[in-house]
Amino acid sequence: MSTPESFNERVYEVVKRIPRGLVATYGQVAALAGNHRNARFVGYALHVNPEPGMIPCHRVVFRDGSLAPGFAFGGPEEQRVLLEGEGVAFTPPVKCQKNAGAEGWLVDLSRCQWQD
DNA sequence: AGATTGACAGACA
DNA sequence: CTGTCTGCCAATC
Repeated sequence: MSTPESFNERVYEVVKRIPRGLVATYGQVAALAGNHRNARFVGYALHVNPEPGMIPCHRVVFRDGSLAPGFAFGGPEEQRVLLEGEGVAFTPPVKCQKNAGAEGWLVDLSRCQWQD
């Protein structure tokens, strides 16, 4: 009710609701915003980022737990520091991890994935 | 004003 | 198991 706002605004609301120390995936945010298919729209919403500093895009990660390489505010390395500073559990760069979004550093979704 | 892209994710072959 | 394709909405060219 009284929320005819586009998914875009919906995404901002969800992302801003992510508690400190936890992270959410694009799919989860998109799911809370309406449909998990909007995952690509979630990234777009954060891309416009009409309210910088207000939307913790660093708390939004891929389904694999990796981040957006090159699109983070200052680099995936900075993101790891921020999340780690918030108390988010990270997995060390495993050699067998071909998923090296943030230099092999993946967020431990098993522990820190945000759940409403 | 129309076509294409876009920080993804899931389903299918 | 890997690779490819589609689906969704809005913004941009």
